[in-house]
Amino acid sequence: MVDIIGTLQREMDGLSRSEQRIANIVFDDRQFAVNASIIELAGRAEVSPPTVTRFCRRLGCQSFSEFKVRLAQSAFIGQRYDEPQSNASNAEEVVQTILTRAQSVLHNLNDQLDIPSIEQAADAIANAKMVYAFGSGGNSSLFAGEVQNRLFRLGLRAMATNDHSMQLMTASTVQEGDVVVGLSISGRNRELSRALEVASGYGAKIVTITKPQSLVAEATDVNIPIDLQEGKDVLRPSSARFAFLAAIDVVAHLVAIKRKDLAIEPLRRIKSQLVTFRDEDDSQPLGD
Amino acid sequence: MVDIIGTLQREMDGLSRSEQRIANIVFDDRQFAVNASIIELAGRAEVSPPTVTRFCRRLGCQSFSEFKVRLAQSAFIGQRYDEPQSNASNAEEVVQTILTRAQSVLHNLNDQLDIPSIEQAADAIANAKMVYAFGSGGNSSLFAGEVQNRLFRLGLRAMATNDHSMQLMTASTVQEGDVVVGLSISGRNRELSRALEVASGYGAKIVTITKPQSLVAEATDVNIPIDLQEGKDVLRPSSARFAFLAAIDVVAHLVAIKRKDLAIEPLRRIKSQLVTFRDEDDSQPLGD
DNA sequence: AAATTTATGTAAATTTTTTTCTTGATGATT
DNA sequence: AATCATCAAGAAAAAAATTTACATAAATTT
Repeated sequence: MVDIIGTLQREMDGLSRSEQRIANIVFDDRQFAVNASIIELAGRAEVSPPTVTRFCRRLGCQSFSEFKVRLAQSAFIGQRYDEPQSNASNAEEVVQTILTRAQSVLHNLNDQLDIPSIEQAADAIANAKMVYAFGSGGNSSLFAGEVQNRLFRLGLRAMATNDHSMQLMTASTVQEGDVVVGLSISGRNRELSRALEVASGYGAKIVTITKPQSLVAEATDVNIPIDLQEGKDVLRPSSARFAFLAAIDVVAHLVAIKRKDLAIEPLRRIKSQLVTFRDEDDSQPLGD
Repeated sequence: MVDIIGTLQREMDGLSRSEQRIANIVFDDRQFAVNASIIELAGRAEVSPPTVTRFCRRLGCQSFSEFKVRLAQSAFIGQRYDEPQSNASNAEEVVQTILTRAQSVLHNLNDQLDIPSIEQAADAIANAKMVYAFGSGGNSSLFAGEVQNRLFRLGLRAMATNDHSMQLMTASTVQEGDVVVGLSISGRNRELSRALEVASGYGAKIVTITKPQSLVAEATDVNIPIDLQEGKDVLRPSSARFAFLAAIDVVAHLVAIKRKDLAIEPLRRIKSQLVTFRDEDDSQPLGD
């Protein structure tokens, strides 16, 4: 299943002028594009229907209707992927901006995520004796916490630290078979990189999620690269968080699959504790 | 956004025999149904094309192609919602699944977010003397941390706690003008609800992000309702997190706008500390 | 059992989409 | 600068898909 919007963005340069006009309409108003007939779409793009057909073919679709189906399947609602410099001032606009940006980050991530490194990371973690998650500075400490939160449920021993000194000390105690997960948005966390090197020296496997070619990425056995520019608006919360959380989700989910039989029992136990302790509804997610 | 598969399941009884044959094919082989022409679909169901058209109309679609589009839209999500474990076994599919789900959660959130309550929450927080963020249990404690992480940057005094006893004790110390932010996915956190009531009794304003009509939502001055069902797959990470983080983002961003002049200086200070302490690149998000 | 409603197919009409063919533009080569 | 090749894009025709209108069969009600 290929992501048609991603394909379109990639192919954008190779399109002729008329085809780019069509593409822009598709980007701007997916709602319309999905529901329009070839004639309506052609009309709005001020091109002829055959041009639309050719446009679809160029994107690897066999027909216009196949294109529409694929477009409909790419469930992304983000209206515009280019950063609209936000001068959002009322709540409604802020909601739109934040949600669109979050979706757009996830969308970019889709093209960017490096499958082989994710597989390797999940493999290493699934077989780890102990997993340490290191991250500091608000965002990355949150990620580290999230790694722990995800993994302990799967019956793995996991511990998160956001304290540089603790990271360094912990790194000195690792054993063969342990995995250290290093998290950094910028990749410029010198203390983290030092801790990872120490842990590596003592035989731990180092998995990171960070900016490629960065300091932290260097100190790594497996890096899952994430490279997203943040906008300039200092007031705007950083949306890289969504990307990191999604990446952690993906790895955790893969670990869960790999550990399936090992993971079910701890999950069942956690759940039964929560349910008997709190209330009878068991359709809730694990852990509030 | 209407879920055509859900509609179909509900309407099943009201369908004629021929129409049920069509419905079964749609259920059994969505892949086929989404890509087939009306003639192919009619052929496979052994009915005539007009019967298919009538079938689409009965489901509230204006035409066959509208039906296909709606099916395609729900098919993608549906496949993954229905049988996530069987489907997602390799890394690529897991990536698709997680990202699609996250996006679809954000999409739902867009329809669901209650603007007035967000405005009120942001107002209360922007003018708070002190903000406490309470949440427990992995996910919500992460949210509480996030609230703190967002707000202290804006020059607000903020403190997050995930410890029930601490929440209760803290609640006893609040003063007029303080805001307590309560976070819970399920809304069934009895200890949290008690702590909120205590804090309310001592004059704090209570803001929550939680499921509407829930225990926690009751104990509230302003609730931002979030109500998302989680899938059944216990192995699958809960994607409600994306919704909560987005909601927190929105509120924090609004607070930032409301406090603009007050917020710029703390942000500048944090940034200059980080930059001089760490390195020269100042295009990075605040706090790794 | 007759009358009425409902379901469904056939055939025609309409709409949509694709193919074919032509024109005009652009650019490289002599 | 003239010629040729290539490509983009539309017009018109052809094909395909879809819908409408109508007719008949089946089911249900009276």
